[in-house]
Amino acid sequence: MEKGLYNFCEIEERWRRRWLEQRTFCTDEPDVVESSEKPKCYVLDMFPYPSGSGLHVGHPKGYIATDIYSRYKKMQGFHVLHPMGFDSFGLPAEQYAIEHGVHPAVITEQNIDTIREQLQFLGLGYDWDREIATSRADYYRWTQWMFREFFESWFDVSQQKGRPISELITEFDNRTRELSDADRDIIGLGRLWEELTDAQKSMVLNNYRIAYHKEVTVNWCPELGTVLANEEVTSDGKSERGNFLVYQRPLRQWMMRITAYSERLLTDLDLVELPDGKGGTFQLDWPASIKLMQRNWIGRSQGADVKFDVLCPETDQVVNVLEVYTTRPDTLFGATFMVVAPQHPIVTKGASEYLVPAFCANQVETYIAKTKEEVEINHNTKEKTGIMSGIYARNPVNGEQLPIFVADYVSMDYGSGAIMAVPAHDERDFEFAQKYELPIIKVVQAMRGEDEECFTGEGVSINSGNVIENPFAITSLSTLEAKEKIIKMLELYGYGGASVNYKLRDWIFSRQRYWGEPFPIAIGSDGNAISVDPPIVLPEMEDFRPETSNDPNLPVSPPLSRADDSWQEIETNGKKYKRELNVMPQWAGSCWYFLRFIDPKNEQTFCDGQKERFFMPVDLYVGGAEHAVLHLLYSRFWHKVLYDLGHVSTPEPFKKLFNQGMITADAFADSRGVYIDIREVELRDGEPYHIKTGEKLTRSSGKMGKRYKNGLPPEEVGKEYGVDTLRLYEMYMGPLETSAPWSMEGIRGMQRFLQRVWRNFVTEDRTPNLVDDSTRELEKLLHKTILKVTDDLENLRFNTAIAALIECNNELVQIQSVPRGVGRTFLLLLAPFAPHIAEEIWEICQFSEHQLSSESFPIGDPEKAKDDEITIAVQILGKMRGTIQVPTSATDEEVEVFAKLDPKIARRLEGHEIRRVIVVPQRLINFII
RNA sequence: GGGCGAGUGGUGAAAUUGGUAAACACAACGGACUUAAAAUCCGUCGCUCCUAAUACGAGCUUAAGGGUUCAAGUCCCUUCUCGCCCA
Repeated sequence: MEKGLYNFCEIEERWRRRWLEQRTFCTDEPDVVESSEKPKCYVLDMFPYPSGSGLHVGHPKGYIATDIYSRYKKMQGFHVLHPMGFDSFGLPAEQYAIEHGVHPAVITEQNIDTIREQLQFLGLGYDWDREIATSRADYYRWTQWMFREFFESWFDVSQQKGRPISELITEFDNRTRELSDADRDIIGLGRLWEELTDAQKSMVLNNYRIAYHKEVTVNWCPELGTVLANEEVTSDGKSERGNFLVYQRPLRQWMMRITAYSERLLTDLDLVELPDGKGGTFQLDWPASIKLMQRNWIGRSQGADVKFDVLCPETDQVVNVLEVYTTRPDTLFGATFMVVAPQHPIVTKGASEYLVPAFCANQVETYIAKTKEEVEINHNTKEKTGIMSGIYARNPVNGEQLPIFVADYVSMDYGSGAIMAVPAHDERDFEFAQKYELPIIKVVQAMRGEDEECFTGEGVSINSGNVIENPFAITSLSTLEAKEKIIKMLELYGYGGASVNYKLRDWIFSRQRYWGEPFPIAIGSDGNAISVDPPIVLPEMEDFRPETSNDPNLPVSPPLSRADDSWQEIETNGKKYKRELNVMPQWAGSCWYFLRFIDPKNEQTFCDGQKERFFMPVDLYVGGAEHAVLHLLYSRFWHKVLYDLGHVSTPEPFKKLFNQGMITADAFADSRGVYIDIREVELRDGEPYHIKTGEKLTRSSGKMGKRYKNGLPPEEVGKEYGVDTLRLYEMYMGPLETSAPWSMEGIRGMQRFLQRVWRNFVTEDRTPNLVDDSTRELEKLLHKTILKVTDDLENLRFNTAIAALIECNNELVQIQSVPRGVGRTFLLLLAPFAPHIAEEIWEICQFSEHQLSSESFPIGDPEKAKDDEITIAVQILGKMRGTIQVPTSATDEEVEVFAKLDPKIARRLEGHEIRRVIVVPQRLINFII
């Protein structure tokens, strides 16, 4: 390297090391600064999964953004917390470990080391003293502790709040609370709390707990040996990973009662006064699209519960009641049949409510058995099947007898597992009715035009009873009025009433894997679950693979069932228990990691309360939009439970949320469809060719990743162009929220910019190239730049901030030497974006005794940024006809005079009467002739 | 099918409440320096027309069409295309 040149490798290495050695970006404990009244700023990234292939240049986009923001806030005097950690439990590590024959704990820590190094290479100012990993025992003991808290609490519907389960027991004991109908359904009718055995009490309490267990139908993939989330199953019923068949199978699972929080999860999205735990309030500053997705996911709908009398097939006597939920009670007169799920008790042989008459019992049983074998398939693409159960129900509004069908398009997990079918106004019912030739009665008339066979919109009720004869009659009422009236009448006659339903379902919290948090739960010989003290450390196991098979009916045995008996069996109070053998899902650890960052080493509690109050809520949370629903919803739910139980001070964890766009990349494949590494591809006239073979390749664009061989490791780019250049380039590609394709072309521009900066400040002998005197013009430009950069930083508009810095530098290039004050300020503005070069020049120029990162961010002065003269656009009839220079202070009248004096304008105005003049101050003047 | 969002030069993109469309950068082209190349520096760069001319100037232009307004990339309506979410 020639002397005096911008040697970015050396510079970046030095500063990277110095920041780490001097702990420059480590955050002091709040009690140290609390008295100094420094405002806090908690900046958080969605922490990465430590994958074996490391990071590519697409990954750090969001991290660079938060680093710039954090450095800026730190310079502004905020007490910044900006930590990093690893979401290290989960399927990928386990799968990777299985493939390579290495224990996941070993491979995970290796991967973490690699990624930490990559992040440090990028000069990201994280506080590494606070690093956490969800798979380390000192972290997951607190995940287990929280699960135990959730298990030991219940949701009080009347208070809309989670409370300790001991308070519920007290209420039952004191008889201030009676058993509910649902409770009696479980343990049998007519019983009192104090008459129950411990096992029965435990069953009742399970019905209230926030973390509870339940037999649910799950997506079971025997060849992966685990349950899959709906998102992990493809639309043709195969597993996304491995493409294996997925079966519907009932399994006893741990569940989270997230549905209890539906209403609060919904309303808090828009609540303007969420308590911040410090006596103030805040509201969520989230992208509207994410809020909308959460709202849709929760899926609140307002409708009615309707009770249908079920008739005994032999006697026609009312023997039971079928309660259904509908969003369209106004279509009750159009109900022509009913449908129950195959698992519904009235068609389940042996259940006390079983009603199927003997003549069709065999067929029904056969059908139900068949649905159990069926592969889970997207309900809409699959042809609906069903069978008449032989049972009838009575429509409360007109006394019609409706046949009850069993069909698999109704699920027991939704509502009550039964629906009323209105084929004329519901597509699925329509399809079913057509197939089985069931009557279709039209009861809603569309307002205009639309005359579809199946009309699902709103309109006017028809064929819906005669007002004189039938109190339920709603004929000729609008949909809205019809709903209101029918709900009122249903209530009056005891056939139901208004009801709110949510699409959101309780969260299945068990995974039949090894690499996850063990549950702090033990199960007695009577099947009763009790919670036990964490930590429950994952046992060392030689063989941690899930048990796989191609038989969907084999009993499920998770890997932990092969752990030593000494781990599996425990004794408490003289009773023998067996540990829960499932583990928690990957989402668990990421629900609360931001709390642990605040106090990562605490051994007494998950996070000290005082510190929590100081740093929460998170001020800025940046991550990909792919977590718009699940992670963010789970995390909000988790936080609300902790809030109810008094463990955290805010009802919401993340104040401002920002979704960065992806960096995409072209991928190239040869004629066989094999992906070719982008380094082996050259472009000739815009067409891609294989460098070695010369073969013409096909180009496709999409995600950057190992699979497509189109990812570049950041080190590779950093070493060639410099880390500062890479950081600038990623931020300059476009707005942070937009996805953009990676290209090696634009990066040169950023390198040129930094080289020009270097040459401006530093001579060939590495001495400062500065002068003392500045000019009015430069000062003006400088203050304009400060104001622009500050405003853009606040709003995360890094691309335009960089453009302003380039513009400013382009002016500095024009002069021989940089004025000292201007240069000093310019470096401070540049520092958050390109910190290494800024620090180096700062040191060479000896702008202060400290290093740059401890300096204050410049404050722009709007007065100093003002121009003396401005350009005003002149329009005639709204068309641009020229520009004029006027003093900034010119009045509207003066502007008009100046404009008329302009020869070109004067020529055009000649001979015309000016009817009107519009002046927009500081911008334009428009003559209407 | 429903909901939301987007569409601007050869490219990535700017344009704060409706007020000079295309800032800044890439690529391309021309020039300086050089034996040469790289690097660097200077310049041109939306489209069409007029022209001997890169002068002077005219017209058009933000997916397409219409509307509101003195004025529309920005607001409203219709259509097309793409993206995301839900079904």
